[in-house]
Amino acid sequence: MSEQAHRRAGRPRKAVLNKERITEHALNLVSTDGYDALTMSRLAKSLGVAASALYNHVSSKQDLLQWIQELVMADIDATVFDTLDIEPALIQWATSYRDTFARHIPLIPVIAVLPVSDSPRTLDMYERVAEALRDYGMDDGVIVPSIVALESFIFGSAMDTAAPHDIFETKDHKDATPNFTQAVADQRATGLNTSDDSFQRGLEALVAGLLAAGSRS
Amino acid sequence: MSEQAHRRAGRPRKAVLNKERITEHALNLVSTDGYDALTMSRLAKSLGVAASALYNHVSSKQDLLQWIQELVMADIDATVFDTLDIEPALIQWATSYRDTFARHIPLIPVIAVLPVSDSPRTLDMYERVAEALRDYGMDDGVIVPSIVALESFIFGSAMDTAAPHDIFETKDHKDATPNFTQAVADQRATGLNTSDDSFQRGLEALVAGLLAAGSRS
DNA sequence: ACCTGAACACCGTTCAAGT
DNA sequence: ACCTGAACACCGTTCAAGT
Repeated sequence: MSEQAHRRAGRPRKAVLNKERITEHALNLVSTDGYDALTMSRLAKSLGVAASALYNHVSSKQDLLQWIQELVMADIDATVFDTLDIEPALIQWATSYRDTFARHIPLIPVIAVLPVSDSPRTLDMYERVAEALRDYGMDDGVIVPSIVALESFIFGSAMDTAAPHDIFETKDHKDATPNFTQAVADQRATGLNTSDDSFQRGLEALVAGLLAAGSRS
Repeated sequence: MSEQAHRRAGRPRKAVLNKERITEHALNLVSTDGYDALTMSRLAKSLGVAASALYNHVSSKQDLLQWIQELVMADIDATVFDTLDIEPALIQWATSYRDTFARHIPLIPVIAVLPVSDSPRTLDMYERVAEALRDYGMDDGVIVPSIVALESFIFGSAMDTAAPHDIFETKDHKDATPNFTQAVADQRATGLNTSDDSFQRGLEALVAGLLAAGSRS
């Protein structure tokens, strides 16, 4: 039976290689073994194919990461702008955004440079945020800078998530850094996770400040 | 003449390999050809030595990046806390911090995970910021989260610097994203650099908000 | 103590050859 | 049209052998 005949009969070939299946396997690899495990050859092996075969469908690893990014964007909840006031909506959206990329830190350098027109989901998200800010009454020229500022904080906070919990341990420099050493001890005494606490405090400050500074007088 | 005799005579060997010289050459390589050019073999060639020789002085490339990070930290101006009020001081310091790492983006993932005790200059910087916040009257347990929030915003903003200027071009999706497309046009009409404008607006909002929320009632 | 040269275990990517 | 296998041009790192 020829290849053509198979297709006419509606019978799928054993191992179809396409964007969907490649991305799915890549994401699976990442979620089980992390981004270090995402190599073209490991991905190929997971798909039961030679590494070179991947290049019939994806033009580069960078391209593959963009496919993954687009999939990951689906995890971000931008519907909150339809139901909540601007301030809690921004906070919920940003939190969802940060939590998502905390699980996909290596995608951050990708997304930071990717034109939005290459990512429909990102573009759609921006539209919702822009619409909400405009409806709120934010000055036109200030909407994009406000979104970019929020994103910068979100990406930086997602990266901070990777820091070891004892990163601020001053060890044998305590004498030279009394104020900071004390501040570290006081923060620890609150029992709060440093990354989460920092994100929450910073986000509230940033959102309140951007909304106050950007609204029409 | 033996090696010992040379040393006794105070005559240096032709190519001394040490931390200082390695870091200097690495930084030189980076500033002329960028971080992509910083490979162990290229660095070795620049030093007139075999790549394997480097491993007598540095234990890994990660280690080398930490050396570079420590040198780069010297560019950040933390003396402003001695002369300015807390708000302008924080803004000047953060701007200096962001501008420095905009030139050293690949160091950001390094610094984000590096324990402060491994970087004397970073620790010293934290001490100055912590002292200034404490003198201002910020609540003890909130000083570290405030610093971390600022740093997250700084790192994210430094990364945003690498974005292409037309990253927000909506192209053939303009109909589906009217609000965002308009916002992009309005921002462009201001004539301001998007990254710089976003950083400045965000920084002012963040600093004001953190100071307001963190001060003793 | 410190350097060389060869080798190792990988990368991402290309390409002629097959079906 | 799409896959294989070999090859290419790199990586960072190790290690026996030299001085």
